[in-house]
Amino acid sequence: MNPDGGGSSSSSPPPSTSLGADADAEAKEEERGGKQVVVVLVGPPGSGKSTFADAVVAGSTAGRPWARVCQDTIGNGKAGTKIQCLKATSDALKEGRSVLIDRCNLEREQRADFVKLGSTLHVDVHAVALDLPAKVCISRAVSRKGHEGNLQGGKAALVVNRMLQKKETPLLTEGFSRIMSCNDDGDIKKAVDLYNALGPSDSLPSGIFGQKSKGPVQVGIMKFLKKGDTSSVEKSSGPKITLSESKPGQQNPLPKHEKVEDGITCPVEVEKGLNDKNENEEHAKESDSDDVGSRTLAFPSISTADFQFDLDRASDIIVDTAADFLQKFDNIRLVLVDLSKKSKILSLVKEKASKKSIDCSRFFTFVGDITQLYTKGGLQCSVIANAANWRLKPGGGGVNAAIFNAAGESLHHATKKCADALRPGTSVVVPLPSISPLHQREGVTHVIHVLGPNMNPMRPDYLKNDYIKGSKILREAYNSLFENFASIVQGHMGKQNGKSGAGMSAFGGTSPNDTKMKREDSHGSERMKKHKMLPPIMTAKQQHGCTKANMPNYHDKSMTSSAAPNQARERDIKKSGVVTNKTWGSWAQALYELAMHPEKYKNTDSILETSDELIVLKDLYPKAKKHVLVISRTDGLDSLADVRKEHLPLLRRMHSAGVKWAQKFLEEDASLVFRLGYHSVPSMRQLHLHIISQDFDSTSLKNKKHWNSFSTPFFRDSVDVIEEIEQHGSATASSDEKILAMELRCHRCRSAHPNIPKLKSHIANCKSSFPSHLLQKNRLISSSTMHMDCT
DNA sequence: GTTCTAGAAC
DNA sequence: GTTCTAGAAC
Repeated sequence: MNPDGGGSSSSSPPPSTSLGADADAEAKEEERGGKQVVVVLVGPPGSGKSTFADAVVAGSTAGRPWARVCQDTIGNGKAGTKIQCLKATSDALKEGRSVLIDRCNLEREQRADFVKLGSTLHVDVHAVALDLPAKVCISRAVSRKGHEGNLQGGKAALVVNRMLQKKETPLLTEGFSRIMSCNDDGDIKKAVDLYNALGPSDSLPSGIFGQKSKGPVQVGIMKFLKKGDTSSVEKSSGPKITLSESKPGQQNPLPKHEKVEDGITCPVEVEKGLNDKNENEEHAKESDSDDVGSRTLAFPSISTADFQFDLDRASDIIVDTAADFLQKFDNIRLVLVDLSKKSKILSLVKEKASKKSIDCSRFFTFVGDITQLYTKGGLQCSVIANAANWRLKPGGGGVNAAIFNAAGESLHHATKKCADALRPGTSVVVPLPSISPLHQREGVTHVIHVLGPNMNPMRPDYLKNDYIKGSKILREAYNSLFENFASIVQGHMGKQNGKSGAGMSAFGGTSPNDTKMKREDSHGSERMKKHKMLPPIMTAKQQHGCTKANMPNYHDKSMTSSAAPNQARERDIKKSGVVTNKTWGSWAQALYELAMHPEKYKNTDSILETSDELIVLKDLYPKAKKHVLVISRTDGLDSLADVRKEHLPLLRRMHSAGVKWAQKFLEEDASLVFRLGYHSVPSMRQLHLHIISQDFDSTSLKNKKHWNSFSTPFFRDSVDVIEEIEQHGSATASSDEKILAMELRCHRCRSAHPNIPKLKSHIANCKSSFPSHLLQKNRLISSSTMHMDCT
């Protein structure tokens, strides 16, 4: 087969959306008796797209005709265009061939036209993302010779890095029926084999396969290189066909529930009405048959009703987050509940879940009262979610009032034990006491309060129709809810198996999220653990003995020796789970101790300045030539998560103190550039602002966490924190610790580097300008901005 | 937060 | 054999 065959079609019209074309395509499809497919390859130069496409075209053993449409070659020597590729794709499809789109397609917009074309011509559109480590792509792209697109040598590295920064992971919501992510050569071989073995009338299951991360930046390079990593991903990625299961010339054995109907591969069950009575009864029967109730979460839409979030967007987010979650965890069931049969959110979710072919035995909608699911609806579920208010108080109408009413006073008490307040985008697990009627009657063992975004001007935290922010918060809220639910289920399975952490079987054996589950579990059971994790109570002996320049020492247990940390500890316990849910180890108390008792440390030259409100301290382990901390002395203000509007004057003064010290350092060395900001989730207790020069020239900067805590969104610029609190009353501290495990990228040119030493040698010489967002709003302080007003 | 160290990567 | 990371302990 001509590898560039896709470019050879000539007379067919360019893609259009005329109805005539639709009918024609459908007729042709029927005539052919098969289902064509457009495979959109997604990957930077060097990721192996052409090799992939050639291997599929040349190795097809099952009789499916393929064409490769390659932008590098379609221009016959000149640079090819997307339009040319679209036309060639359209032509090849009309000739009855399936098509591989060999261009980078890293951004959603770049892919959209191909998806649209596929949909117009009624063919499945798949994405195959070649998510290889940046350094692999770079080294291939740099060293290759005679590349079709003439991208090789030194400029290739620059191009690959630049492209990867713009990468948007393909999503089902873009219109792909199937997305496959290949993280190494083994994955790629499997994918090639899969397409090679795809006969003319075969379809592949819909869904997402092998995807590890959704963010625009790949996770740590080293992680990609670990052996065995990909196999665990495969196991958890849902139904799939492997080469060993499919023989050339034979129909692929599709999973039982998969059936090709009207050109859409879809679980049959989803085709049924999900909201009718029969549907409810069917699920009710299922839940009687085993212990599925203990693995079921019933949740209301948390952003609509009183919160007035756009239903269409809300339903997209519910379906997306649920699909992601179900993909990660087997054997768990999610049920979206609403009182009304006419509920718009239920019908939207139902429709979108169906389109995404989500297994409807694991995610479905249910009409009924969330407080009477078992007694009135026959649906067993041990965990229900509450669309809570930020005060976590009963009342207010809607689901919140209904759940508090049905659960009785004990839920209120139990909630108060766990948390005082809830920030939008977060959730808190409350074990429901067995005396609660909701527990006794309905079998509900846990309530998860969750707070989504609010678009209702009459409610707190009104987002003024900022749907960018609102959608982000809503995703966080559902993710938090689902992950907390997973922790509960895992705890339950652990108990069933007679030992803690033994519940993995509930999730289908090994899972790419095993480590995540462990972490989530520890979070979920934090209340229980807290007591165990508390620093030891001090002895008289321990009350003395500060070391190291008379400074509070991170490793000295005496840091726990004053009464204050213990008081605060009680407060932590009271608030655990949400607003102040962090447990501070003994080593994390040093800044707190200093803030409360600076007089004890007055003989050290590490302290640059002390006032009633602030302390300015040289960081004991500076991560750059100049690195100081402005520490608040307010007791109870442990981190960004505790900051509220009333702290704004303090934050502004901390900022000013930081700017003042940056300016002093600039007088000594005008070449420095400073950034002022907070860590989203600090390791050390007591709110502190980092003032750090951007050379990062320090032997104390040793690992990925160090680097990423200053070079990713984990570092929140002081100006942004202040603005956010002015506008919304609190700061959104990204609690996503995955960000700290991301691959190492230069903070100036954003190039990727395989390890810390290599990164360091790069940043020592990188003269690129800083990313544009840092050049705005005085996020950087340098000799050129010195005389500007920085607040 | 750091230190220590096993074991993976090179 | 050396370098580097990541997780446990503190």
